[in-house]
Formats: sequence, C-alpha cells, structure tokens
Amino acid sequence: MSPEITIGELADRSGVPHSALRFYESQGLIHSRRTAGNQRRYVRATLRRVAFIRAAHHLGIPLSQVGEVLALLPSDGAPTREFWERASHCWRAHLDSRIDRLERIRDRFTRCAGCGCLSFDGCALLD
Amino acid sequence: MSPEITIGELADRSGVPHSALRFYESQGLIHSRRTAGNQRRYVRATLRRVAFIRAAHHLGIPLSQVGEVLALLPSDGAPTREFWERASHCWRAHLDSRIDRLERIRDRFTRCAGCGCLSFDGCALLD
DNA sequence: CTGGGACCTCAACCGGGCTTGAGGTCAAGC
DNA sequence: GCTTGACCTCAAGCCCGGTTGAGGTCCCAG
Repeated sequence: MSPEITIGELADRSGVPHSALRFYESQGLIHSRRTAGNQRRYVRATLRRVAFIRAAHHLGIPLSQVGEVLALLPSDGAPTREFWERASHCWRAHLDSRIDRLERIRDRFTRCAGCGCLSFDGCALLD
Repeated sequence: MSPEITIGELADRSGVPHSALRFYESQGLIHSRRTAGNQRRYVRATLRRVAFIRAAHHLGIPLSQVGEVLALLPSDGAPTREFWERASHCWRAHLDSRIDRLERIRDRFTRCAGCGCLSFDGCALLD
C-alpha cells in the first residue's frame, strides 16, 4: 500500500469524479505532486480534505469559502479535530441562518397568501 | 391613463428591470402587444403577473415552474384569487419541504460534528 | 423639424460547479 | 513490443436568471 494514491483511487475512494477532483485542484482546495510522467499523486490526507469539501458542499457552503478555510491548513494536511470543530461551528451558524431566513419567508408568505392580495401596495411579499 | 403601459412603466411600477421583463417575455411568462413601431405594450394585468413571478421567485420557485402555472391563465390575464390560493398552497408545501430538508441536514450535521469523525466509514454526512 | 430619451434586437457574458470531448501520453501486463 | 486502460491538457458546454453592450429605431416636446 503506497503512501501516495492516484487520481483514480482518490475518485473511487471518495466517490467524487476525476473531473471534480481536477476542478478542486484548479481552485486550490487540494494539491498534488506530479510524477516524472506528469501524473498526479496525492497523499492520503487528501481523502480527508475531499471529505471535508463534500461535507461542506452538502451543507450548501460555496467552494470559495471552503477554500478559504482549507487554506489555513498545510497544503498536504488533513483537517484536524480542532479544525473540524471550528469549521463546523461556523457552518452550523450558516445553516441556522438559512433556516431562519426560510422560516421568515414562510411566515410572511403565510400571512400574505391568507390575504390573497398580491397587490403592490400592501403585500408584504413584494418588498 | 392609458389602458396599456410601456415596458418602462412596467419596470418602474414593478421594480423589475427592463432586461428581466424582456427575459420573462422570452420565456413566455408575460406577453405584449406590439405597436406599429414594434414597441411593447402591456395590459395592466401584467403588473400582477410580474408581482406573482417575483413573489414566486422570492420563495425560490424556479421560473420554469412559475411558467407552467401561469400558462393556465389567459395570456393577458392576471392571477385570480382562486388561482393565487392554489399556487400559494403548493408553494407553501415547497417551502416547508425545503425547511425540513435543511433541518434534517442540520441535525445530522450536529451529530456528526459532535463525533468529529469525518471519516469515510461511519460519518453520516458522507452518505 | 430636430434633439434626446425611451425603445428595439441580437449576441456575449457572469458565477458556480462542474461535465464532456478532442487529441495526446503514460504505465503495466502479456 | 504491443495493447489497453488510466492519465494528461485545454477548451467548450450546461443550467439559471438574468446583465451588458453595440448598433439601430421610435416618438414626443419644444
């Protein structure tokens, strides 16, 4: 079991297609060494980075923000526990605010739909 | 006060830019008559249609779906009260399900962040 | 009748998060 | 040595909801 993995292995083990991995790399979220033949080789910690990226993505965090926080790690480093805790705290807040926003919209909508108005002067939905 | 309005008036009164109004028209969400000089003239009911579109948009409903429901009205018709009630019922459900989904993600995330795992076998976030 | 603001069309571009394809190279097994 | 599959780059395309710009026309007030 080599200490480095190819892009195919990374794709298989993370469930993320090659194309997306190359894209992440182009965005600076992950990094690779190149072999003499110009092929990518990843350290195994990259698996964790990819997991971190997918988890964030799943929460609706834009890649650019994920990049910002991953930039705080060494380029070949996996997220540590402390790192994960800080990020998750921040994302939890992000999720909460998205939920709040939707709930506020829903409540306003409920009042508005009740009145059936849909007019320009008076319908709270059309702010 | 003319029974018809220009695109500039529609833009001013609805708060939606010309470009977006032309785009809505290209998508079949609103309709216009053309003058001899090829300029658009809208019936006033179009203001309501635009309000309807913006309200839906605000709720996160894709334009294509808004188009589907607006297609049930005559091309120059404003949404009626009954129409609005049916649509709002449907959108309310849409909003509820989005909120549910986010809450489920949040709960799962909260459990996962608590364990700090971020591993591939066992982390619920990486399904 | 003229000036200028409102209007027209069509095409290109934006961001986000990739995918797809063309055309070429690398590496491992037989 | 040859085949085959995994890999490479770069460019273009997709979806969504528009915006921006170029180049041209309409129409109304003075």
